[in-house]
Amino acid sequence: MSEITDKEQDDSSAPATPSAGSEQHLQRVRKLHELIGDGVDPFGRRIDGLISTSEAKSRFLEWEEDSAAREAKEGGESPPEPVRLAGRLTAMRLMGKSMFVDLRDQAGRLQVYAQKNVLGEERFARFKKLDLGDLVQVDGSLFRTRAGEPTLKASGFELMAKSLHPLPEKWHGLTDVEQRYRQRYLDLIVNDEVREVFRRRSQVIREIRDFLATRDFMEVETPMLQAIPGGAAARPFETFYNALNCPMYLRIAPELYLKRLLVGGFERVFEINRNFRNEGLDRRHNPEFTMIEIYQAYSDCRGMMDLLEELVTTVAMRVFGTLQFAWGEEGEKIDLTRPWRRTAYRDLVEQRMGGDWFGLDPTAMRERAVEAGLEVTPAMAAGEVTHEVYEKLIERTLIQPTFVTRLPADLVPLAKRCPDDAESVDVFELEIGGQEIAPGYSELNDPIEQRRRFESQAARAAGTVEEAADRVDEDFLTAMEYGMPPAGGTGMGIDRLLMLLTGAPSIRDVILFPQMRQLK
RNA sequence: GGGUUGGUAGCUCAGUCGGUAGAGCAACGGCCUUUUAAGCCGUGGGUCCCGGGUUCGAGUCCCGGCCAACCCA
Repeated sequence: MSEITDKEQDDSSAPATPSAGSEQHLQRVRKLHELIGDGVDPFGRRIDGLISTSEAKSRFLEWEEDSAAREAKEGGESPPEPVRLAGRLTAMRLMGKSMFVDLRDQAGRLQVYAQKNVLGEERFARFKKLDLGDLVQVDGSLFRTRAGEPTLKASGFELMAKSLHPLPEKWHGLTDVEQRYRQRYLDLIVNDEVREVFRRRSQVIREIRDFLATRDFMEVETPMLQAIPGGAAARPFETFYNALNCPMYLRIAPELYLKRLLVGGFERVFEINRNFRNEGLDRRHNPEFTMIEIYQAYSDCRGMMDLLEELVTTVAMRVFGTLQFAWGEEGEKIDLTRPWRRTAYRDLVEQRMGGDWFGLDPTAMRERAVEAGLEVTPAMAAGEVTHEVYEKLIERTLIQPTFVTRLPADLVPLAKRCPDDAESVDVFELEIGGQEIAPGYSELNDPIEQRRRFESQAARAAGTVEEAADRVDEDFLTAMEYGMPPAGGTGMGIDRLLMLLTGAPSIRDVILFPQMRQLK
């Protein structure tokens, strides 16, 4: 499929890129055929002995130092060793009998200088015919230009891949967000900051793995294709497994499988992978998102708070070298320095709504909530009004890292009760930058209580879109009946964390290929 | 689901009151052997998101639709 014929261009399906069929596209296709006619393979092959642009530069700087020292001692000089590079041409400055081009590879950019008297008439003419965006391999030695820039003087080159479409403009880059997401590869070619964000993302995930590995946590993979999608309250994606003739679901959480592993004797486990939720798309939500879930036997939610604090600060320091992160539009800063604030849900609500809040009858509660600017309906119970207060008035004010602890039991069905208060569960929600980054639990390990909660959840969900997500998972209950150790568990949205650390305003800016509506 | 804004050359953007569609970069041709948003001279390039309507005449006004961003639910 390496040749584009005129017939293929006439294909009436929607063009995959705006330049398809454009004047410049056709010119390049013509050029491609000329190359083939001249016996040149426009889509080269493996080359050995490559080094990166940054390696080439550092070797050159080393050579400069050495040769300065040698010159001082003995006089005379030896030329720098030739190097071989490959990358994409991202700028060309033609000057008649010579030309400068920018070559970009994964490590960075290096200027290449091509001269007619070095390459010879024919090869120089071929070099001039290269287009912006072509992938080339270049041989040569580095030197310093008049302006002082380390530059490769080309002694030879080969075309590695002809680029058939013009690149976006060099100065403004590609700014149209829609095209940036749909054709992320162009965004990556042209926008340095974008490359940087995804490099950071990769480092963050690597450091998380490293951090947990050194603390004896074992990374596992559990099913993403599940017959009973459990572990969270969310609408799943449905699919169908032909061989087993049954409906299947993409997982909404790995939780119930990780807990089976606690039963199985793996006492410290974690999984980093995708969850899928059949919900809307917005600045904070992508239907598939990356989550880390961590479970530690014989720990509890306080153990998880300590672990998360240490995990996030360690990763931030290692990848970004700081614990201060810009946040919001007014130059505010988020400070991740430990220890992080820990405060009870109830205390936050009382601070905002008055110390007598929980003594009020539901009518008085609703009145006070309306005074505070909330919309509440008479049907809302006290707990619902209180949670509305938390979500609308409190959560978004928690900019600095805060563990909100001791949540009302009816909000969180899968956790142990607080030993001193049957109304609250022993859990936390970690809030940073006004949004929830990670919940954590003292995991329920009583199979009888677990069954009761599952069944009441299932009854509540009957007939709703979440029904599938709330079927009772008998196999999981059986596992728990064998004895699951008490444990601390937590789950952190990696995408949300990255938004925070990179200052990205939208989750789409930290996901390489965010979900987009199919073009018609 | 509702509201607001946007969609014009490959890219970034102008386009006045409704009157033959513009610039910079990129492309093509010419000059140019240390440039770096290289420079100079010249040339080509448009389904103005799609479909209707109003009008002598629509990129522009009206209606419907598609896609996106932001805000709200």
